[in-house]
Amino acid sequence: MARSRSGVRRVGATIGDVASQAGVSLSTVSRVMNGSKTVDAALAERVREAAASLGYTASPLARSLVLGTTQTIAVVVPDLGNPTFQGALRGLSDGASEQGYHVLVADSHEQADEERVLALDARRRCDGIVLCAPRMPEEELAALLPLLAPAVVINRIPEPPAVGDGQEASSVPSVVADYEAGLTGLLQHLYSLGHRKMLYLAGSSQASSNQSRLAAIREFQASNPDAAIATSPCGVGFEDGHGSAQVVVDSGATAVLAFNDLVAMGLLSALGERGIRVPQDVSVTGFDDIPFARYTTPPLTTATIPVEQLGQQAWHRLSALLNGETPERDLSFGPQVVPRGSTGPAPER
Amino acid sequence: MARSRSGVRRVGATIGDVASQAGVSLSTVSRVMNGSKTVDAALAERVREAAASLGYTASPLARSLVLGTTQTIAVVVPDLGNPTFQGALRGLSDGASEQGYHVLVADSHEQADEERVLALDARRRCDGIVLCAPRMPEEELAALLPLLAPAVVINRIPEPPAVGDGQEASSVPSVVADYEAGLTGLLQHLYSLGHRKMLYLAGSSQASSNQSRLAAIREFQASNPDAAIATSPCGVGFEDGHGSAQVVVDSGATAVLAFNDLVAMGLLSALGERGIRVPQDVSVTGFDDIPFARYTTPPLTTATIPVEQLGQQAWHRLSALLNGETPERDLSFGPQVVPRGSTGPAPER
DNA sequence: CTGGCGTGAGAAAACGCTTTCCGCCAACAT
DNA sequence: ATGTTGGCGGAAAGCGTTTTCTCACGCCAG
Repeated sequence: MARSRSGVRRVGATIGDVASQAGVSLSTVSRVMNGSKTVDAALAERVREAAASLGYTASPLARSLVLGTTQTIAVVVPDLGNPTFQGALRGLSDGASEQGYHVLVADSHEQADEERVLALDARRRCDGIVLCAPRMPEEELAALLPLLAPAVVINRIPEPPAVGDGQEASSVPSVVADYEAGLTGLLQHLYSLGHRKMLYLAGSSQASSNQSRLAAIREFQASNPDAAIATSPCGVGFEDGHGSAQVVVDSGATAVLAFNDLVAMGLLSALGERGIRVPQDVSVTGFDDIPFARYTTPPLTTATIPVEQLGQQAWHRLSALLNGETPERDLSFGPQVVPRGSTGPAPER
Repeated sequence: MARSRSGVRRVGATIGDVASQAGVSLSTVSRVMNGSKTVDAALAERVREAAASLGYTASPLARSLVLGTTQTIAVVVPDLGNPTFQGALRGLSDGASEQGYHVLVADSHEQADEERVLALDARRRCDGIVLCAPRMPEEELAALLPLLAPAVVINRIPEPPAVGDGQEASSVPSVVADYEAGLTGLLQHLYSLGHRKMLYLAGSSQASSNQSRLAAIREFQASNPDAAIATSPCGVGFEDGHGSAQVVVDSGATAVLAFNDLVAMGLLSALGERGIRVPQDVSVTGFDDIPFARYTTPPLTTATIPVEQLGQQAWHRLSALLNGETPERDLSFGPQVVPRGSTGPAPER
């Protein structure tokens, strides 16, 4: 009638149980379980039997404590609901689990201030971390990263630490998509279709990837003075795009560059409701090439971000770090423009 | 010039460091950090200062070992790329993190045989687990669950353990979507639109939720003898749906029930390419109501599964279990049919 | 026959923490 | 002044492992 002590606490066999059942010392059991060759074959067999009969497995917790490695990494993302981060998470998870690592996931809900504590907290429970914090201020990130090492940053390039500040210049590797190049590609695509008056629906202004897009626009306008590219604050989700239909109409632009595919899809839907034809009346581009982009009507012209590879590469970097190797720094994916049905020639005026 | 021992091993201040810096014993530091009131205010302040100056935080690992709780739960999903599981993961993560729990995620890649070892492995590193294993054979699941407790199952109802088998009948709670009711709703919707010849594009045949849909079809046909519902094996992704266009055409059905929204979207796209009009020529329904469903063209008629709530409810159950309370068992969400543009009256014949 | 040596296994320390147990000392009642 | 509380802090026993250290044993060479 003995009940387990707390209800929560599952006991499970301990190494001591195995030892006494097999009539050997703890050390011997440990040696057997870890495949040490310095143990007599007969004894080893007896130990293995005892372990099997008790269903024994070494407690990862205890092992972690003594070994100093948890075989776990953490990943912090701004929004688990966003396909971009889902893809990255997936790539990361695949890579990690292939090498026997586990993945702890934390969602900051786009709350830049939560990111810091979340990352710190998660990091303490594992061996390394992949951080995706697009909104965090530059200085805060710079201050945070040393505390997180080994770490890898996704989709932004952290300020390299000041030289000669005591920290050996072991700055944190990053894997990023080149948003600037991607948007430039889209701009060129639209320009070559004859569009001169365009509208950019911006994401959150602090986000690093938004800055990159703005830079691309400035640059493009400098070299193509006949193009007029307006910017309107929008957001990063369906609703934001859906809600921007009026702005788009009012702008008189013939082409719209949405911050990402989600925004573009929302916009597409709203335009359809108003009877505005895409691409005959207005062209629309997205960004990211999420799996759904090719299934919109019309299919969405967008710039490809290989999110899963982003995650995979992040894992490679982190894995190298964990093994004491030095990873290549700063991989940058150059997005490809994928022309689909949502863009077409600028309408005659 | 002293380098840290292994490169991987970040040391960080220990409780001993704080103790000696503050000139007190380990016990006192521990008491202060855990907010015990039995310590002198002045002393406590000194300890806190020391801790702060050293940037000390108690090692979660060591705490877990002694406390017997990791403040972490695991979740096993068949495919991180599937919006359904992403939603569930999100709901789960939100609930868990709200109560200070961390989430370990494992992706079984639709490999039913991996699920077992994945779950077991993940479970050992935390306090509980949420299992989403639609394909795992009934008996395997039944045998596995006792080893995983406390556990919650998503989207299938585990066979209750045999009565009087020694285990007190503490079977595992589950939260499921009622796929049978959902499909019945869709069938009724189509039937009321005049469709009599329909086609069901099936998912993987072992999956529990596929069985439920088939049951709904059998039942519906029994009570509506004038309806003919054919079944064709298909799959669970875009491509599967896309590849089924020919089958759909050949079937002569006026309405297609896709296994889920992904399949429906793929089909929609393929039908569009062939110039087949939806819903004029053929009606299409999905299942799940993923966020994208309302942005297809035409918007997809589907049955709503509140995936995020699924995850949240799973957390509630698990949370109760972790606190030694008894959770309500077996919550079942009754999906709602959401009529959108992809379904319409059956064409005149 | 004995000293040295390799081999295999047990004892014990360490990992970083929590918590019980004890003892110390001041304050209070007798 | 002495016996009794009661509050507060230190010592130590774990939590379940791994790993070094040490030792017993048997073997071979001297």
